Amino acid sequence: MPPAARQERADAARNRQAILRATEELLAEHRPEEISMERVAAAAGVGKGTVFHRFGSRTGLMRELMLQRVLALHEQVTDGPPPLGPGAPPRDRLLAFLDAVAAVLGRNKRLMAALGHAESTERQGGDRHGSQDAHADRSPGSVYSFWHGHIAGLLAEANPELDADLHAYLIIAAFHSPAVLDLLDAGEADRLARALRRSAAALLDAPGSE
Amino acid sequence: MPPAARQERADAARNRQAILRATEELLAEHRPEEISMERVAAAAGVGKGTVFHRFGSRTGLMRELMLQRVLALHEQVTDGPPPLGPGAPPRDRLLAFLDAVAAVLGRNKRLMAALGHAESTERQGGDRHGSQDAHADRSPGSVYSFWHGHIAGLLAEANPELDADLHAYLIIAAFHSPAVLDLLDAGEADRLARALRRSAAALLDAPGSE
DNA sequence: ATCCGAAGTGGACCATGGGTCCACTTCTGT
DNA sequence: ACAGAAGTGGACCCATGGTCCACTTCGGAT
Repeated sequence: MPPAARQERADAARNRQAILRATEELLAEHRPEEISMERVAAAAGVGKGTVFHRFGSRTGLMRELMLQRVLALHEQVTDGPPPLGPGAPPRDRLLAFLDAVAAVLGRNKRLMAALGHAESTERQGGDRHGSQDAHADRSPGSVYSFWHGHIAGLLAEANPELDADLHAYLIIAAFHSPAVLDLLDAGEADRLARALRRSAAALLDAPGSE
Repeated sequence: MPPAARQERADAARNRQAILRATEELLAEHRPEEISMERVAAAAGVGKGTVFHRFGSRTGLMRELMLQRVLALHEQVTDGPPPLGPGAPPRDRLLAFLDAVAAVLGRNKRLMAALGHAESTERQGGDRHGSQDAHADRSPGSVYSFWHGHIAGLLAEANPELDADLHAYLIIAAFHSPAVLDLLDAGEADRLARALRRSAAALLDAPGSE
């Protein structure tokens, strides 16, 4: 079940889990900016050094957690059945994907906010870490790069005359927005899903030029 | 020319200007996170204490600067001629407004990023400041609350059956997005304007339900 | 002109929190 | 059982936002 047992000592894996779990718990009842790395370490019952050793940075930790939460969705998208998976027409896939993302977001608003917070306050120091993280195939781009690629691809396929790349960014921008995240926090995930679907549908159904 | 002379001593006003100007200059050639308050103070030739005395916090400083940059637009919207000002049909006003905002953004990407950065890293300490700022009628909401109100209003007017509030947030979300801000930094303001117009137009022209 | 209280000032100082270091401990393959 | 690799923890470093307050400067009243 753990990412990769081949190269991580048993105790290390245990600690990694403890840290991840502790972070989740903290995230469940505190706002991101109240969660210092020191607190995470304490909650996990390990030293601060261990946390950094495992995850490199605050961003790394949040990223890893996010990756976990999102993996299932990615699999559904690439290998699953339509309309999420391949096979359905792009318009349907896009709408389904937006629904799915909204749902994931609804379950992880706090994490999302925490990731945003972490990335925005990241020190620009050297990338000392070898980025030999478990399943981090695309280290630089965050989790969203997958989403962006998927959305942009579908948009382009469904309506080649669109600036798919930018429109994809526009859609993803919603997930960074404090206002939207607050909304999610109030349990309005389905409302967001509706609006997202509607925007996308409108975009695809609209007439050719302006 | 300065906001309010009635209650601010001449030397204070001079310093305020110096600080604002220094911030602009720094913003012109450095990324937001490289600009510490201490640096701002030094560049303005004043003490750190003065900066905080005048603006309360990093966020306050950026906010004030932003407010300045955006004031003209707000006046055009409330008092100016159509299509930006009142009088034109909402659809036209909205499209014009999005164009205008994109233009303003294009000229102030760095500031925008800096504001975002400041807000996201804000300490949640007590609001010691009396918020007796010059033209800060809506202290809590940031600069965007005006935009949100305007956009939501126009959306609702043009298509009452829409979730105008949320869609307005969705549009504004674009302005927080790092990806979009980067794009602006590459001088693609008009590209953004086009995409924004297109999204909004699609939304308004779309069929009733879905 | 002078005076005096209010307003303003600057920089030492504080607290916080991310990240680094490294002597020490614990695994694990042989 | 051992050796060396892997892992650990918490003292430490340092950048930065923000506070404090003794001191200076204004500017209206006399």
